[in-house]
Amino acid sequence: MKVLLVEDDQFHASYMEDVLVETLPEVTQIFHAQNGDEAEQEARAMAIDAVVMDLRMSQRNGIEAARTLWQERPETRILFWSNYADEAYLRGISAIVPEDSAYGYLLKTAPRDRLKLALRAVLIEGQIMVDREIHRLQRAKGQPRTSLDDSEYAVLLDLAIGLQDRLIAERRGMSLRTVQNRLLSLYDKLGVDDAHEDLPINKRVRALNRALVTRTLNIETLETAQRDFDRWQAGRG
Amino acid sequence: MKVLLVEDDQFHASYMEDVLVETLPEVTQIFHAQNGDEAEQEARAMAIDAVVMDLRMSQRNGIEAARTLWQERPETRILFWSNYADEAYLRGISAIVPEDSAYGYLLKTAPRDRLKLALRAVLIEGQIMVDREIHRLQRAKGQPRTSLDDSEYAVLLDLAIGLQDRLIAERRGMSLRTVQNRLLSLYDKLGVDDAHEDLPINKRVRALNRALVTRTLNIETLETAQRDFDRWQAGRG
DNA sequence: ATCCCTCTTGCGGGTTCCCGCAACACTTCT
DNA sequence: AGAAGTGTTGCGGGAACCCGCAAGAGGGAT
Repeated sequence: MKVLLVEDDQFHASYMEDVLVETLPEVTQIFHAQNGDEAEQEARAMAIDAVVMDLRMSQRNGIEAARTLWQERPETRILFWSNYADEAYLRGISAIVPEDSAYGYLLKTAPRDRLKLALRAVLIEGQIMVDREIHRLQRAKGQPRTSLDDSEYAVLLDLAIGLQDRLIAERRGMSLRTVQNRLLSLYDKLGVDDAHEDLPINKRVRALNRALVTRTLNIETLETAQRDFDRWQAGRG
Repeated sequence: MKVLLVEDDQFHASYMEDVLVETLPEVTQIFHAQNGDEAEQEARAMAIDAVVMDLRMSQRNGIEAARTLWQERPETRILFWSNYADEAYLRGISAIVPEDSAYGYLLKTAPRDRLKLALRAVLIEGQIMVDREIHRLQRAKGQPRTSLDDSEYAVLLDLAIGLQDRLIAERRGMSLRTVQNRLLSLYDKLGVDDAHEDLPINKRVRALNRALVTRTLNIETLETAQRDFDRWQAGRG
């Protein structure tokens, strides 16, 4: 079995390689990539079907690389391995994982045993596995009261790249007032509170701020949202 | 000589310890801390005067910890050691470094030799040293045309936490119109462009977005800006 | 079918934002 | 001193935003 290890931190990479050879005798070859672009090329060239992927990388991040990989070969098994428990990453992943694909999400701080377990479960057995720790950490961040539904999240992304209500309405096929209703519930769920000692605030900016601080969005999310918008924008005269 | 190593990634910590003992025979003891809070306690308890500090940590980030350390003992020598070349970090550091203090900023990707050099230059010789690589990487990010001056940056922080023009004016002691002038130049420098195919945008949100994407701000900056504001807010009726 | 609940949409108006214009400072150069 | 440049401030108005209110439009449950 061939495994592709996508990781730009050399220490983490060599640790993972260690654990891989120790844990999975099935593995015959380990390929390396430093970023998303290299990962795609390697995977294509070597017909890889098992990947361990860091999420935060310089060029092209793990989620975008994974999307391409899965588009080409949906049966690819991917274990995401990250320092961060951002909801943004989880949401990004679940937005691109195909029907019936095996994947996992593990924190880099996970003990060696749990890493071994996850490697076997995801890469060999084709299971789905998400580190419990992730949800625990998210709770500690003081995250939104209730989680956002898909349409709220979509509007949040549009808000975050600076679109005006009218344009959001057009893009998402809602009326202007409906967009504003979504914004209202966003403000509510993100804890955008006009109160705070009768201090008036700019709700729009505050919403983005809160989304970032609660790790509902992160900077990479903003970048990919922008690219998605540009693509949509390009295909419509 | 006692050195405090503040780093929450065990691989990086042990690598750094390695290099420390190999490079600096002057070092007699190495203490460890996992986050900013521990760092402060250790430094106080052990009368530390040389620190190697990661910037991105869970509890309290490196910059805030450094501020406290330097307040208590301005002669402390600190080498910041980070994965990221965010302008936000650089600006945060130069905002808190005391007159005549020795510090350095090095990327974790720096080769071992450069790390050795920086360790000796900063911790032993008391020099100031900033990795050239940092500026190179920043340029690659498509950063703002010209860099922001201090008053523009202050207004940007206020905007980023969601304050309205009026409140910014009050806090910074400017007139409303002056705040708006600052915003205008911010929009310009951050590349907030109304154009883009005659698509109207929300400039305020867009400014925050651009500041984040160009790494002028990062999420931790938002968090500390909020704390600063709360403190200001507490001390005034 | 009727009632109830949720979601959507239009309307209206109060507020904030964005910014051109013009009047002053204040500095600097000649 | 005079001129020319730069930064600050007030005024005014058009556009965008926020949101209460109320009229539908579906979707279950009884």
